[in-house]
This record gives sequence, C-alpha cells and structure tokens, in this order.
Amino acid sequence: MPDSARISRKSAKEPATAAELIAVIVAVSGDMPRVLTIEDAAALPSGPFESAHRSLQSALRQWVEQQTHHRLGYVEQLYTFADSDRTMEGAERRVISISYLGLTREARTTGGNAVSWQSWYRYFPWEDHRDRGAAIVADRIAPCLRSWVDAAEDAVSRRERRQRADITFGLNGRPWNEELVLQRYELLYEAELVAEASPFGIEASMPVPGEPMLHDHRRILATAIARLRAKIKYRPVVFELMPPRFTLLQLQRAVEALAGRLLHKQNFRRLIDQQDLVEETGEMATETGGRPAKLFRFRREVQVERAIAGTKLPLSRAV
Amino acid sequence: MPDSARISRKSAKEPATAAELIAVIVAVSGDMPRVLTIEDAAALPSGPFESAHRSLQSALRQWVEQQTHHRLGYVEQLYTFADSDRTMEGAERRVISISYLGLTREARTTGGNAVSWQSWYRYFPWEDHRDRGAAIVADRIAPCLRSWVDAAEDAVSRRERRQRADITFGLNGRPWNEELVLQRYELLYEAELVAEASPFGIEASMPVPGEPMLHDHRRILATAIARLRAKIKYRPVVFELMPPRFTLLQLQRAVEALAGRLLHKQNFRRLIDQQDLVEETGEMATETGGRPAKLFRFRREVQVERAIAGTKLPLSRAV
DNA sequence: CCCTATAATGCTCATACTGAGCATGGAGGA
DNA sequence: TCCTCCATGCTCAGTATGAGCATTATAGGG
Repeated sequence: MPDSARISRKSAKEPATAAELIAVIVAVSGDMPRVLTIEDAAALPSGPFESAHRSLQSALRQWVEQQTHHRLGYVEQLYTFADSDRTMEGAERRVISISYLGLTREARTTGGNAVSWQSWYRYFPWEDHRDRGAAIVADRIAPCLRSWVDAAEDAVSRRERRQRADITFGLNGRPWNEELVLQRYELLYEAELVAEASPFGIEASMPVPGEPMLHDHRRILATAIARLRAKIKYRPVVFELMPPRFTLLQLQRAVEALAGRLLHKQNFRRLIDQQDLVEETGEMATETGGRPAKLFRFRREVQVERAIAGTKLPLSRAV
Repeated sequence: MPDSARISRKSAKEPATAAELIAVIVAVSGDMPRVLTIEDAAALPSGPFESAHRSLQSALRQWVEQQTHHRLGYVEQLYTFADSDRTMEGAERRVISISYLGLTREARTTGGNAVSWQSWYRYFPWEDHRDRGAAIVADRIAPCLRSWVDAAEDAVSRRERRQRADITFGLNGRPWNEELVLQRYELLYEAELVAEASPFGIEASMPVPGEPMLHDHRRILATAIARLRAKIKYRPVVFELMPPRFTLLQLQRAVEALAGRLLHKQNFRRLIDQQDLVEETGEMATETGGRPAKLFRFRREVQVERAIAGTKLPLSRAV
C-alpha cells in the first residue's frame, strides 16, 4: 500500500490497542423496556474482545446467550468509539469500544454479580412520554434549559441555543420527537445538567432527574434507544421482544413502551394487519379485563419479503 | 467489573489487536458518483489508527483533508469488522477495521501514488439504473441467478433462493429497490458470481460485469452506497456534494447519480421547495442548453431545523 | 425570421396514507 | 341491570405522492 494512502506516516511500532465490546441488551416486560445492567445498575455489560472469537457479533451472541439463557433474536452494531478520554488511566494502550444492541425475549433473572434488568427510563425519565415524561420536561428540564440559553455569550449563540433546545425537547409549540434521545442527552451533557458532565464526580443535587451510569454508558444507552425507536418504524423488530403469542394490545403496549409515547389504537391495528405482519392463532385471551382478544403470532415469513418496507408507527398527539 | 459480566473469562494476556481505518470518500462529478481509490482503483484508502489521534473521526478528517485539499463536509461511521478472515496472514495480531463514509465537494486530482477518483458503477455496473443497469440485471445477472436457484438442494431452499433473488434484484414483477446494494452484492458473493468469492484468485471470466477490489473493499463500498442512498431520502446530505450555487436540474442529476435511477422532474422540484431546502441567489444559469435556469444555494439553516424531517426522493418508474 | 430541440416552470388529478374520532360488540363485576 | 374495560369495524378529512399535460424561454440551424 502506498505511503500516501495511509492515514498516518508513523509506521514503526504502533502502540497496541485493546478492543472491548459493550452490549445494550433490551427486553420488554411489565410495560417497561428493560436493559441488562451490571455493577448495581450503574453500567452496561462489557468485556474484552479476544482472538478466540470468530467475529465481533458471534462473541457477543455467545456471551449473552450464556448469560440470559435466551436466544438473542436480533443483534445490531451501534457505534465504535476510540476517543482519547476513553483511554484507561495510566495505561499506554488505546481502548476501542464497539457497542452493540441486542434484543431478547424475557427479562428472566440472570443471577449473581449485581446483574439486573432495569427500566431504561430509570436513566432517562424524561423520555417516557406515556405519562410523566412530558411533565418532567416542562417542570424540571425546560427551566434549566432556559438558564442555559440565557447564559450564552452573545445574541447569536443565544438564538442557536434556544432553537436547539426547542427542537430537541419539543418546546415552544414544536412537536416532541421520540427519536432524538441522543441529541437530548448530549444537550443536557453540554449544559452540565447530567451527573456525568460534572468533573468532580457525581453530584447529589442534579436538577434534572435520571440515574447516571459509569463511564459513557448512558450515552451508549441513549444511542441504542434512539436506534431502536427509529427501527421499529420500518422494520418488524418488535416481535423479537414479544412472546410467541400475544394480543394486539400487548403488541401495542410493547411498541409504546419502546417509543415512550401512546399510540392510536385503531390506527395501530390497521397498520399491523395492512402489512400482514401477524396471523391469528385461533385462540382467545380472556384475561384482558374486557372483551376477550384474539391471540396472534408473528409471521416469520415477512422478514424475508418485507426486507425493506416495514412497520410504521401510527402516532398520535394524545390518547 | 464482575467476572460474569465479561464477555470472556480468559483475562490473562490478551493478544494485542490493531485498528485500521478504511475510508469511502464520495464526490459527484460529470453525472457520476465518484469514490477515492488507491492501488490503481483496486482498493479504498486505509491506514492504521494510532494513539496520536484524538478520535477516530478526527484521524479520518485530518488525513482526508490533507489528501484531497477539500473540507470533508459530512462524515459518518459505517461499520466495524473483526472477522477472523481479516486477520493478517501469519500475524498473531487481530485487525479491527473501522470503515467510514465521507462526503466532499470536488473530485480534484490528488496526485501521485495511484490515487484516483472512480465512478462507483465501475464496481457495481448493475446498480446504475439510469441507463444500462437494468439491462445488465436482465441479461447478465438474472440468468446466473436462475442457475443458482436451480442448483439448490431441495424444493424449499430453491423457493427461498428464488424469493431472495426476486426481491433483491427486482425480478418477476418486483420493483427495483436501489437501497439493497449490500444485499445484492452479498447474494452475488454467495452465488460465487463475483471475483472476490472465488478462492483461487481473480478469475478473468466472471459472468457478471464489475471490477473487483482487494480484500473486502467492494463489500465496504456497497455498504457505503446503500447507506448514502438511504440517507439522501431523509437528510439533506446531497448538498455536501454540490457546488455553492447550482440549478435544480444539477441537483436532480446529482441525486439521480447517487440513487442510480431517474426522478420525475416536476415532483423533484415540488419536494425541494416544499421543504425550503434552497433559496434563489438571484442569478441565472444560461448554459443550460435550453431555457435559462435560476441558480440556488443550500439554506444551511435547515440543517438545524430539519434535524429530522428531511428530503425524500420522488421516484418514478421511468422518465 | 421561422422552426426545432432542450429545458424550466406551472398546474391538475387520482390514489394512498395518516391522524382522529364515532359506534358497536362482548365479557366480568358492582 | 348497569357500568367499565377492551376489542373491533368504519368513516372522514387533510396531505403526500406518482404521473402527466401545457406553457414559457433560450440557442442554433436553415
């Protein structure tokens, strides 16, 4: 390879780098999206990538299935980081972190070592607009953002800050966009409204609610949530999180849990069966609390056919 | 970190890994999407990632700008590979390849070392459905795929193969989907219709046209094309590839070059100005070959506003 | 100067999709 | 029996989208 084609000319002894995998494993239970955590809910599971593994994805799969005793239905690479602030302190080795999103079915306890499933809204309470999320934005976050806007140097940057805050958090008449999870977290980070952003360790008195995580794991989780919220709109991935048989309302509740917002029931049903995503099992669910509902199963065939088209969410302002 | 949280238990001396960046740098000129290549058009530019760099992205930016003397308008991470077949032969080190997509403005010659800009259809002639692409699929590829379908073991897998071929290549009445670039390449690879798939080196007599590349660079390029084709539909990224002032037809031609298909002119214009993506400069272009056209410039402001909504392509069966 | 090719631009139309809401059916509990 | 909670069926208006017709504006050739 010609020298000019190389990203850097220093070709002699490059200091070794280490590769690390970070997994965001998602399940849905009890109307809540859950994420697998370690360190008493303060970190995402991670570990070194070793040459014994065939590939990144197989390493992740193998490990997660061993941990959760569940098949990982869907795995997707999220992002690779190598920022210098991620270098292990004192070590001369550079760490490259490769993050993955994985979907699995049940949130069964995995046992031991402070491993647990947590609602992802524990870390991002403002993202749950099914109920109190909107209030948190309005009461707790918006005031802080206004201060941040006013603290800008000049009128121009004040204007830019205001516009950015309005768009990402849906203020001043702008609509809430559930996909902007990462942008919102990054704004809060820049405005030093999240604990990770304060240089002197975790402050007890953060004005904005939401548990922090170690390292930049909360940012990675935000990336995963954003990706998943976007994906469910055009790919039938929700079904990876559903039991084999389910009612349409259960399906809707799962989507709502992920999207963090309520959907229009009739339109949701229309969309689902327009796309032939499910088929009736012939059975009925009687414990619905109302009229019994038909049970459905996912038509696995569509994963091939519908390689592209996919699901869209029928959103609604309110319900 | 608890042991159970690690991806693998072997914690002793992990063999070092090396990180490599691979760049897909895209520009548009002469109604063709161009990609920066090295090794006499046989490979994508790549190089080691070293600890001197602040981050992956800054390393890439720095290097590309130095090479092309152009500002990299848009940079996006594509994918990270670490498959064992990517290990350098004979070396005990594992190589992790991180690929990036970058957009830049002009395809000026970079000088020296077999660096050149190539139309990406040189590697994927069947992807250019503005003219001969559809014919290549029908005349050269479809017959091979039929053989591949018939070569399947049993009726079930034959059926699966047929369906897969029909969907990805738009056969038997299915519509052509320009986003399935990677799926198409992978199908051709599996069917051993591309040179990279034949184990005994590059064959001269491949039934399907299209230049191969070294290593898995053609696959990476396919990933980049697919990503970009999807992106231009909902994000105003085309403008990164346009000169400061342009006519609407020039803009349309650029989009068509990327998408590999022709667009309905009136609908394209409707979409562009519905979204307020551009503003008139007041000047006119007279060398259009017909009636003079207004010159426009991109409204940079929308990149903030339109953080999400974005452009959609008005497609058309034919023009 | 007229004619033709090539574009730019303006408008219309049918269809599909989408957000919303009304109405009715069926089961269990007070 | 009435009430509540859901399941399910259907309607309606606004908007987006794929297509195509018509008109306007230059350049170049006869």
